[in-house]
Amino acid sequence: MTETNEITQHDAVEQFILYWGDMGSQWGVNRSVAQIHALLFLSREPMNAEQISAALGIARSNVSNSLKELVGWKLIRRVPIPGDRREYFEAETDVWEMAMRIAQGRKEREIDPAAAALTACVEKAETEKNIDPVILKRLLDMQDFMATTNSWYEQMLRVPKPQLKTLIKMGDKVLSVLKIARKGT
Amino acid sequence: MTETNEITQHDAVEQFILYWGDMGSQWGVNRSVAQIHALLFLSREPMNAEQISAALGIARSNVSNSLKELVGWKLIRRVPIPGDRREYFEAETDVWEMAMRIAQGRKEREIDPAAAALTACVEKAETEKNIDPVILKRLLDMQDFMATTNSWYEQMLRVPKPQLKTLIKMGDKVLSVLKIARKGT
DNA sequence: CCGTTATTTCTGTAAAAAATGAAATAAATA
DNA sequence: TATTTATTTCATTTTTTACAGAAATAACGG
Repeated sequence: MTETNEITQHDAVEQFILYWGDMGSQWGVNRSVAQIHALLFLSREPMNAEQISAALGIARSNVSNSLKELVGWKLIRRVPIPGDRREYFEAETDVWEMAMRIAQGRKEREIDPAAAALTACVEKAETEKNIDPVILKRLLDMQDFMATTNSWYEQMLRVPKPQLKTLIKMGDKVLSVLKIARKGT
Repeated sequence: MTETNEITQHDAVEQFILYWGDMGSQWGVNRSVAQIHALLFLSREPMNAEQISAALGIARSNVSNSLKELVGWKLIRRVPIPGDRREYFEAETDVWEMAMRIAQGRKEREIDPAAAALTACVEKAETEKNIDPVILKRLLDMQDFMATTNSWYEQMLRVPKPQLKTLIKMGDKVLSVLKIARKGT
């Protein structure tokens, strides 16, 4: 009694899933994960693992692991369906929210560890007596850059979405409003 | 007569190269490429392929290909050394410039193709007669998001570095200056 | 508890990516 | 033009990652 979800009937949906899966590879996300995300992003109803497996033709176990990863990124969430003990999942469909979750995930997984590693290097460099000052400066510059952008990011995270959108939509106009000169003004 | 570059003597440098290489993997950049970049980033003198190969213990051919990739990203450039017919390379050492080059590269390789694919899907969806309006809306939302952020990015690229730094350093203070309310204000 | 159904973990295999060493090409000089 | 030296290309091996299918575990309903 596995209800079929007519979503995969649409050509456009199928194409989107294919493209998205492939894009994922370029991005460092594996195809299964990206495809499942694409499917759930477009599905109007939550889906269970069995349905996803059938819709995409990928192994049930693979679906299970991929779902776990997507949950880890907070791009999908479990939704309980009354009277059904299977687990259903739905995707975050607000694209801004989605982007922020991805940014957050990448920061945690990629940026933060890099920053930590860098700190360790700087510490080591500072204890080395005959360290070349040029080298030390470059490490410090990099560290400073990371600290600055990290702090910027933290602040942006705290900005409510509507204001953030306004800001983005203003683009480089903020410069003139702030009386910061920009090229060709 | 391959002059040794004493740079790899420093423990801190070696550690940085190792960390950076490993970070690269997480990032979707292969280890060789990341290590070479790290090495050149810290080296005060330009280096040739032979020296790099020796310093990192990786195959000469691998160095050649990796250098080509780094040049493609504009993270390093060839520098002619008078009286030496070998090719020498040096890295961009301004971290802001470096970040912008990486951003530009990722946009071209990851974002732009995604946007194109998305456009194709939207077009297909719009021609399908019985397309679910919810699905179409989600595709359009995504497309709109991409267009917005893309335009923002283009504008930011045109902002001269010093102003950009100012802007980043201001962080969420721009909101108050622009009279856009923010949480806790 | 026992049988049933859902989910996860584990193990092997297939596919993809990275890296090497050798061969080929190109560039320079003598 | 022949010879040396630098660089690139190519075929092969190694390493890593993705995936499937089976087995194990867990969750529930009778």
